[in-house]
Amino acid sequence: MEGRISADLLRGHTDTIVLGILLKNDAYGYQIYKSIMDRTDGLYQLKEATLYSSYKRLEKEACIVAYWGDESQGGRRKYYRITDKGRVQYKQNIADWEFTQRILNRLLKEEDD
Amino acid sequence: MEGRISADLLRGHTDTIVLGILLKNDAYGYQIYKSIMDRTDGLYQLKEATLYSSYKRLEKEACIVAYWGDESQGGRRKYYRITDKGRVQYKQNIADWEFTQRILNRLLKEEDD
DNA sequence: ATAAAATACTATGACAGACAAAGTAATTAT
DNA sequence: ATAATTACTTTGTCTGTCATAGTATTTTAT
Repeated sequence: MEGRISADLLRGHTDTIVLGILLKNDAYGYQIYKSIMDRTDGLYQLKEATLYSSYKRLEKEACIVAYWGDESQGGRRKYYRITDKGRVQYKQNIADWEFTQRILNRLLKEEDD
Repeated sequence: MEGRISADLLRGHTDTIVLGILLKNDAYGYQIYKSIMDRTDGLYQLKEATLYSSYKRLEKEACIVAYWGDESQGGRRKYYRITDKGRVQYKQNIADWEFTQRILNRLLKEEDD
C-alpha cells in the first residue's frame, strides 16, 4: 500500500465530503482543502482544482452559498455555507452511499454464482 | 430510494467486479452482464458497453485472457479467464478499496474538525 | 411457419468528474 | 529582501461510463 488513493475510487464523493465538512461550520475553500489533507494524513491527495469545481457545482445546485469574509485581517477568503437543500442532499448522498456499499459487497464477497 | 445506483459511486470498481466473478469460473461477456444484473436485482444498471470496455482494458493489462467457446451448441461466446496477474490485481483492488473505505468513513463520520 | 424477443457481441461519439499545470496576489517566515 | 505559504482561479486533458446504434444468431410466442 503506497498510501495514495485512486481518484476513481472516490469519484462522486467529493461533493458529499465538502457538504459533510460544512455541516459543522462555514469554511473557506483553502480551509476545506487543508482540512481534508489533515484528516486523511495526506493519503487522499485530491487537488484544489477538484474542490473548486465541486464548490461551483454545489453552488449551482444551491446546496451551498458563498460569501466573502472580512478582508481586514488577512487576504481574501471565500466562505461557504451549507443550505437546507444541501443538508437534504447530504443525507441523501450518505443513504445512497450506504446502499451502494451493500450492493458492492454483495457483488464482491458473495460465494455462489 | 428509487433503486438506481449512480455510476459515479461505483466508478473504478467495474474491473474489480469482473475479476471477482472470474475468480470462480471462466465466463463469457453476456453471462457476466446477466450475472451482475441478477445478483443486484437490477439495482446496479451498468451497461453492456461499460463491461466490454472493462474486458478490453483487463485484456490489455493481461489480467484476463479471452478465447472463443465451442460454437457447435449455440451462438458465438467469447469466454474470459482470469490470469495470475489478474488474481494479484484483484487482491490489490480489494485492499485499496478497503483502505479507501476507511479514509472515506473518517472523512464522512468523524466529529471533530 | 413466422414474428418477436432474447441472446451475444461490437463500435462510435459524448459527457462529466478529476487531474495537471499554470497563474495571480496577498501574507508570513527567514 | 526573498522564499514559502496562504488563497483563489482558469484552461486543457484524461478516462470510465453511457447513449446509441448496429450485426447476427437462437429461442419463444403466436
